[in-house]
Amino acid sequence: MAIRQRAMQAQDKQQRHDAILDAAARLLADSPERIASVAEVADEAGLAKGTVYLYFPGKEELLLAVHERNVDGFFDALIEVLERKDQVTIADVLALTGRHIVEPPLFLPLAARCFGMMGQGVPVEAALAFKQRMGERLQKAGTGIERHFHGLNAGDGVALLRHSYALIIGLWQMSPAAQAQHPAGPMAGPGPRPAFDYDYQVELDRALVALWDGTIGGRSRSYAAP
Amino acid sequence: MAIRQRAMQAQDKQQRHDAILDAAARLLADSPERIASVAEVADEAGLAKGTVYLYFPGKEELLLAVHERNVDGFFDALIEVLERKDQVTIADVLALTGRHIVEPPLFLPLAARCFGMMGQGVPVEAALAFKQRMGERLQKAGTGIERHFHGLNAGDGVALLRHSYALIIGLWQMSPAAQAQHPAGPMAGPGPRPAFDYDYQVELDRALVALWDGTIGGRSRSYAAP
Amino acid sequence: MAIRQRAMQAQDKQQRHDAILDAAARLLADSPERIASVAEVADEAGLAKGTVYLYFPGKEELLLAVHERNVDGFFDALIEVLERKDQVTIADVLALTGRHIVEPPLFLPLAARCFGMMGQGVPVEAALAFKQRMGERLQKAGTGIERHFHGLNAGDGVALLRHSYALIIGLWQMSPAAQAQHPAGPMAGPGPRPAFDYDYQVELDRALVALWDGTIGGRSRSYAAP
Amino acid sequence: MAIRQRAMQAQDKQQRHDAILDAAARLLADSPERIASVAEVADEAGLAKGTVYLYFPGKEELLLAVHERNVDGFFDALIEVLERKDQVTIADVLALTGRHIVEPPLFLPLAARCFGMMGQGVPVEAALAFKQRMGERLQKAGTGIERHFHGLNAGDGVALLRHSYALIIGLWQMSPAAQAQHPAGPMAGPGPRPAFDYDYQVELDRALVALWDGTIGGRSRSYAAP
DNA sequence: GATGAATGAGCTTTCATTCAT
DNA sequence: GATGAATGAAAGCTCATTCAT
Repeated sequence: MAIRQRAMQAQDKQQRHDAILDAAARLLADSPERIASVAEVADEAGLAKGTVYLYFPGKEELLLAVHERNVDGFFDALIEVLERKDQVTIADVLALTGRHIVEPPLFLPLAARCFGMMGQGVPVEAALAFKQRMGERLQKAGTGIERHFHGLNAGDGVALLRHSYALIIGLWQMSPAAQAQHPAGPMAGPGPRPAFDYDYQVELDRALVALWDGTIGGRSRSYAAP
Repeated sequence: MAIRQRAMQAQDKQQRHDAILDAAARLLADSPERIASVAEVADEAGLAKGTVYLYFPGKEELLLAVHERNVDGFFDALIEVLERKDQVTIADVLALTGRHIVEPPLFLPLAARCFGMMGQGVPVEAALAFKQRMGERLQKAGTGIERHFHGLNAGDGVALLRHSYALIIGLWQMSPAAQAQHPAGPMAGPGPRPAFDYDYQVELDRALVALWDGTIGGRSRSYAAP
Repeated sequence: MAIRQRAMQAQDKQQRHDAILDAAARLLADSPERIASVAEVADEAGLAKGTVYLYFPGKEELLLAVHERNVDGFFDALIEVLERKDQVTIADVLALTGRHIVEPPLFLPLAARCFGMMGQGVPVEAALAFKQRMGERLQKAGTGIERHFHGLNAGDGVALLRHSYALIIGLWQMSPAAQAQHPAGPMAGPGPRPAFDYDYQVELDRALVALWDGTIGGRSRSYAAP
Repeated sequence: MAIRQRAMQAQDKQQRHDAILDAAARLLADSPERIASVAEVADEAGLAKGTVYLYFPGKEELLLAVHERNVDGFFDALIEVLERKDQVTIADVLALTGRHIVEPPLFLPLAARCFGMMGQGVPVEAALAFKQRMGERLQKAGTGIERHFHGLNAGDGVALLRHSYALIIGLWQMSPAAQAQHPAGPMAGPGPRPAFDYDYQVELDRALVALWDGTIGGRSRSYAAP
């Protein structure tokens, strides 16, 4: 209905593949409370429903692909920093987390949804393949972490990243930000709800610092200086 | 096929309410990979579908109620220990976590689902009410934590519990245990997937210790001895 | 949207069950060239789509049920005649065939479709169950045939009926009547097509007489006289 | 991945046309329970999807063409025998039937499907053209039959062949062989289903003999000897 | 002539919820 | 209070066919 050209070259195909991912991402970001239908995604991309299925085996795989792209962005940046800088500190990691995970409106809602899907809808194969690929990135970044933060044994870097990621996701799910917005705004309602009404970013930083501190500092105290 | 009577006393009502929760819990525990339909729950409880709606406003609220009962169990135990014992240690908390959260087959899958639902299906009102009630319990337990682990400022106990809970849920969602089981078993497939293939309980203990260590120990070192 | 009452009694349910069958039959008879969607059937019955699924496990089973009702009508009549009359002749059988199979506009198109479905869409269980039930009727009628037409060995009656049925269906499928009607009428087109352009009823009678003649007459010659 | 060249000579075209038919035939024979998609046929032929449409107006016509080739093979053989031999007997016809129709795994499933299609999918024009061509062959073979089996009036030969064909197809559709195979095998299930569980080849021979006997023998008794 | 990317109509089925009985 | 028949929106996916390249 709308598309300009046929994607005949491999490069065009990649472009279209990405265009579909973009469309899905846009829709997800625009209304995080619902999950767009394939028809909507196709429409947003200016394509027909069937075309989406030329580029992705199914809907779940499409969502997973959007998520994977997000995660890749974070890991690429993290690995890049770990390789480029002489000294990487917790502050650096927090900064990366903020820029790539917390700030983009899409990352966290989608991550939560993807974890939810893993348990039900996603074809096992797709889930395993995803974890496989993520695992490799995690491995690489984890090794880099171990180089920068002394006192970690082999495998501790990966574990620390894993724990951090779990904390990021878990904390977000509990946060008010994860809530579908009330028409009257998120703060509507009678009284204060102190125990759950926190600022996600602030809280996350506290928790991550504690986790890293407990993992690294408790053993070597060496992360702040050589 | 069990009840089929009218519940006219308040006490009968409570009983039936609980019977529905029990039925839902049983179904959820029996097949954690899928989410039972209302018809199934009613059937399992020996009631008609419509009856469920006399006791719960909707399906999501029913699930949330099951979850809340689970969470209550944990908090009741935690608060009880905090009040009864002179010295509560991390080990005590880990033990409670294992007994009430990790071991029951129902808790974690349901918790994950509930968090997922919060973002989409649950009426905002129900979600807020749930968080309100949880917040109160959290508050109470958090204050108890602050009494036992010195060096915590006001609010730190609640935050620590919150972070712990986030870690528990997040780590579980990433774990192989959360995965729908492959016919050939979860370990089937060509190569090792070390970065994601971990034992949940072991990993969780490590992460929690690090988190508590980083929160408490880094400040006062006092949690292990008076 | 349209229905009067709820079917609460078993008897009401049977009625509604039949009403759906009727609706499907009507649709099938009205336009034999296409196969109505479940939505259309429901609409024709004045019910919602979902309601159809309360009475039939699926679409194929619904069609099969319509067909079975048709076949039942024929067999019931045949068995009744075989039991009531002293002398049953081929002419009687042909008359029954005409009245129950050839004349109703629905029978043959549906039968053809059902045989087609057996090879692809129908759940094997449903197909077997159908054949089981038909087999019993066939058995009973076949035994009756053997009583009336001497010289048949045990099993020959069933076989003869089977062959007859095959002839009825096969001949119909080849006949012009099975053709979707051309806008300009079935006879449109340039020249005569003598080899396929025959009158189904006449042709069928000839073929059945030959078949029965060859089966019975060749052995006993006794069917024509006491 | 076989051809991929341009076919510019009439001869090349015929070759490619046949290659497509071959591919379709192979696919149909390999899995008679399902009907291959155009994409699969093209793939099997080593061509692109669009190319199939250069040689056939549509999918139905393609299937019909495969079927027609099959039928042609039978009629060619029959006509050849009728012209070559001095004496053709029923046994000869049965032998031809077995060799060309019953034994090839493709013939009967496809024939059944084509008859099914006639009633729904095939463009009327294609169906009529097919019948026209078949009619000519039938005419020729029918006349030959009349020469060999005395006592047949003009037109009886064609009718007999038509009836035979109807019997062949109809009986096959009812037979267990037409059934999609149950995982546990076609004979799985509790009890016997005697009325439908027969051997197709044996049954067909009986029925054909009876039909021919009733058509020919009943009039002249002359088919076995001059 | 050949290709294969794009199309989009079409269909079954599920299930939370309602409400007549 | 309890029942369960009825509802109907919602959505993913296939595949024959077209047509730009």
